[in-house]
Amino acid sequence: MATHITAGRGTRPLPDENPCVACEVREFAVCGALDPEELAQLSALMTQVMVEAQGTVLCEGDPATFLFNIVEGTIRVHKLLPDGRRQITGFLYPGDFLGLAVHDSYAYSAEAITDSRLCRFPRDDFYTLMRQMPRLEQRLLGMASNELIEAQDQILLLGRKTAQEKIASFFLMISRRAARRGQPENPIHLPMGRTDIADFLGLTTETVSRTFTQLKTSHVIRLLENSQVLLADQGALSSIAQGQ
Amino acid sequence: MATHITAGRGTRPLPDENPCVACEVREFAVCGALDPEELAQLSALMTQVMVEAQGTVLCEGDPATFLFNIVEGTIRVHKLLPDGRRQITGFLYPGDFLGLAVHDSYAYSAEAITDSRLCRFPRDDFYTLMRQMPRLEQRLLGMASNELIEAQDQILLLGRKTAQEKIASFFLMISRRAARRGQPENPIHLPMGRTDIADFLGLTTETVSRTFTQLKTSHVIRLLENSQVLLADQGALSSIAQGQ
DNA sequence: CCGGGCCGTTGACGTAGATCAAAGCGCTTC
DNA sequence: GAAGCGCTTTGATCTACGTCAACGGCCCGG
Repeated sequence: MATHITAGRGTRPLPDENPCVACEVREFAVCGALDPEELAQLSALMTQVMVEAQGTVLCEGDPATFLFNIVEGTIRVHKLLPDGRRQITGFLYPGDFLGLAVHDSYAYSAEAITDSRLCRFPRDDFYTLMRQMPRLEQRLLGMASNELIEAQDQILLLGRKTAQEKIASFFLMISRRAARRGQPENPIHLPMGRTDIADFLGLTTETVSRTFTQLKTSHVIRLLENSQVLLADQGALSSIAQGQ
Repeated sequence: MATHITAGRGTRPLPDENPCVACEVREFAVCGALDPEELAQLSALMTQVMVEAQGTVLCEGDPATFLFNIVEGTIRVHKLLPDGRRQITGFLYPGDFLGLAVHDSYAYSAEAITDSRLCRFPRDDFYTLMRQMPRLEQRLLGMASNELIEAQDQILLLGRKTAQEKIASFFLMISRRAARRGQPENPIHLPMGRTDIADFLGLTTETVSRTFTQLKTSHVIRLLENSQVLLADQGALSSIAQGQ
């Protein structure tokens, strides 16, 4: 039940230069709001952490001692019911923020799907710094508002969409998010397995698989090698996602 | 598609005294974080608005010109699919905040379930003021984080729980929220109809009704007059909510 | 006191998606 | 290159919940 982090590796003592200055995902992340001086203060708190594929980043119920920023890799966040049913509440990509907690323990678990690199901040120190940096706080509020909107979309999807509509919406979401990070939006890449997709969409692996083949057969998508998916007919995909 | 607000009524020119000082829900709301002077500044922006039962507070797609605070009544927030399928994303009670938007238009609609009174703030002015009041911003971030946690619970519920588990979780949530507002937590009050509950839990009216009678028959709840529900066996309710 | 909506409840039946089961298809390992 | 393992796909069947339909209680106006 403890957090298992491959800490240490990737950690370095910040030489003469602040590593955050050259960070490729900074503009998408919380840190994007800061000036060089503020960035230096923040990076002083930061430890880089590597988590290998299928490794645990944090566990539901553990004391919320750290906040994270994803730099490289894909993370899945989930909640479990006592009997083992799992709901994935989100997939996180570089630039995304992880670790918001209201009480002092995490309300969800997070695991790496691919080998990942994260920036880790002690929660207390981060909040203390935030009080002194209104822009940081504003940025975080903006990101939280965004997540709230996305959560509501997911609630609509889970409560009212059919399997086809869920899968189509999922493809479009992945595509949109890739575009936001400045990556190709059309052949999308799905680093997660069918079971992860199922647990994200409130379906089973079998239904996900069957729906993939339906969309494949109707030439809306094409499955390429390396878990890439070509969205062959984005118009059709959009209409399906919205329920025709 | 426009917002229909029974504005004007209830609006008054703030006499010698600041009405917020005596506000009963202030401690639960964003305003609870402020000192008297800040409160005065905030209340200068504020207009009180009445919305009668079934009236619209705001519409999905409308420009997000206002933020709201619920003072009295119950509000439902929902999203629609083009063919009319509805998902209620939340019920709001006194003290709750409404109107967070990332882009410049609302991503959801909001309607009054009972006659309601709200504090309304012009969005731009509110954000300007927020920049000058770190405590206000902190409070809002705290509330947004809270909502995010609740949204994830709802995602788990919608994606992985059975009808019984959904209904049991719903009762407990309503009870918990009543307690937070300092109201009796046990005979709970359900101002919303069966259809609202169904659209909140991703079910149909019929299934909601049937599940109510199942729980009634197994003596876990009792339906009282005035849409009150007695949680007769909270232990049983909790186990059901978690999947035994 | 009577008639007509509007909810909520109950019943009969249908179906989308779950479950159970097995086969295909890369991987890695030796 | 054979064996083995994990993941995906496909098929057959089952079921929780949706759909369709009818009924009953309650309120409200005449």
